[in-house]
Amino acid sequence: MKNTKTLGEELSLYVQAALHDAFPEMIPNDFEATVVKTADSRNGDYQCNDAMALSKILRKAPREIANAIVETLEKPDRKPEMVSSLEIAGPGFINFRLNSEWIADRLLAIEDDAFRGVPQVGAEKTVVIDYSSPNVAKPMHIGHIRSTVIGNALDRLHRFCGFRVLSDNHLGDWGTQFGLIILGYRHFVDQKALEASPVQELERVYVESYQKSKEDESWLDQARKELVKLQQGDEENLALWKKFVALSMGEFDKIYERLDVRFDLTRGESFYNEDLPGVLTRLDEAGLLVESDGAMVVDLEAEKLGVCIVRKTDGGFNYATTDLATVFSRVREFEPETILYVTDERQQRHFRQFFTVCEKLGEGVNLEHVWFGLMRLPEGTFSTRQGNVIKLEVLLDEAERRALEIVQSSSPDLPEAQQRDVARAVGIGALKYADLSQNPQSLVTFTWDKAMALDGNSAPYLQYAHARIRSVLDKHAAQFPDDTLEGAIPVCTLDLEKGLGLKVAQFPEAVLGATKHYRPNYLADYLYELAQQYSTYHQSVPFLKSEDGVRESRMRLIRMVADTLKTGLGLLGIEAPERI
RNA sequence: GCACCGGUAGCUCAGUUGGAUAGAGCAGCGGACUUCUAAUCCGCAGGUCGCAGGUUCGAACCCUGCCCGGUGCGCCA
Repeated sequence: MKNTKTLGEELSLYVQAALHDAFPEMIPNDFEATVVKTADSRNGDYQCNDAMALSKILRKAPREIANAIVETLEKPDRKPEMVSSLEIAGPGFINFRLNSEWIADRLLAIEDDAFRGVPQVGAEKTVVIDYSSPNVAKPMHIGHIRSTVIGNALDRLHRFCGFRVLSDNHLGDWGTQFGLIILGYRHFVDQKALEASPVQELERVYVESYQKSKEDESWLDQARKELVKLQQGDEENLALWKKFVALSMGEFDKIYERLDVRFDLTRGESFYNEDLPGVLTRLDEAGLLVESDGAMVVDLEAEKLGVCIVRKTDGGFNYATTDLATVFSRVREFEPETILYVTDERQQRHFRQFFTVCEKLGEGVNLEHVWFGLMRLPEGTFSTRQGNVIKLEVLLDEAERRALEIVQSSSPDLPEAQQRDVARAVGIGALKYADLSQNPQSLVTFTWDKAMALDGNSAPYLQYAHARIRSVLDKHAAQFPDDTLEGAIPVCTLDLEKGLGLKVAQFPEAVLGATKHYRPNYLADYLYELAQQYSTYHQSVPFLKSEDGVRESRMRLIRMVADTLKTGLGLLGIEAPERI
């Protein structure tokens, strides 16, 4: 597709030109006209509110300015082809109605484009996305789902906008917990349990060892010694550690497969182990390293961020050091424009700290912390030690089980294998959508019913709309084998059709907005509105029984709706089965 | 104490950074399947956008203060 602008951007350019024509030399250089979608279709399709803002600068009444813009745009040789009518309303709003034929043309162009009209704003740019990042030797639980699902959606969105994306699963595989785990493992691991459910057993060992360390000082001492041995490369401990990592990865991979999540890189904290002393050297050379209470820190008091500890009193490094080393490594190896970190809100301060340190060091990379609200249970926060965590595996099982019940009752004719496939797509989709359809920053109180909503604004609603269209298309192909859709123009005759066509043409704006603001819910909202508009349309007009000509046009339009739904759901990591 | 986030319909939440009469879903009430998938659609009802000031043509959105909830604030990640 040659034209890589959204509809709003195109209209903005026309207004910008008209402004300079109507008021030569009077428009400030940095002023950019903006045309946005209307909230209410009674006010047209798009609107420009600049006349009010310019009123002071130009010392003219807003309506006068709006008039001048409209008059310029209505000159016969100047009228944009995409606009069918212009109208001034209220204090000086300019309302645009788009031309139906032009929308139809735009739809054809979108259909021809591999990216469905989405401007490739990320071309030539690299972004590293750091997400999911579970801890080794602990099972993934519902607290991990947001980072995984939101991170994965951002991953897919960025790729679709042309970015070169490197997704990296920054595993917690080198913390101080390994001293306790190794010691615990030696004393009370149950080999049978380990075989049956490795991570669960490792976690049990960890919790027991942790408890013991609380009561028994010498136990804690021994754990510290095991940790030091590990860090110094002791063969036996290293072998145990490798075993723990491998066992954990095996279980993580099962989850990732079910969630259809893939990483380009899986580099845990241990990957950067050897770089840690170098981080200190570099900080020292930059004059940023100071000693404080026996620890080495970077003083960020001036930024009101306290101090950032990079070496503990005992000489060990901590997460800030590792995170710095990770940035250096990524910048050196991949030269990213941006690194995205998708974690919960509790780490905001930590990220602001080490982002500031990177800035002081002159790392030329844009660091973004995409944080999301904490997930909690109705009775309060959950924690491993309280034993009230819901394991991700259990959650996924339950989602599929609930979906299967519905599929069996509403599609009893489907073969069982297909019922299972559909249930998987619907169940997992519902789960993902529950997270992706809301503002990531809102706090989430987990309930089974909410996480797995199957009606209303939910993934199954979108999947249902998509499957319905596919079903109509199949019936059409069977009943009218001679119809060729390729020659047909998508109709935009009825209001419903024009609205639907316009909505499809706005897909790029939705994708860009979601990507730019790191807000997958912008895309989810868009898809929901699209599906809603389609459902209304579906209810109101006949497809297969409509007259020749109209029929093909309608089929062409709804096929585009189906394709848009499928692509959009795909960007959220949600499947769109042909039948549900 | 300081910092960040949240407070919008009975419940769960949107509201793309200042635009027109604040929107959905669920729950409630009333309608629509002999017809392309009723996991659907149409309609009704439901609001002091936490409170009080301020900024301006215009504020749920920006500023100030306060109330309530969450989270964080040196050697965990």
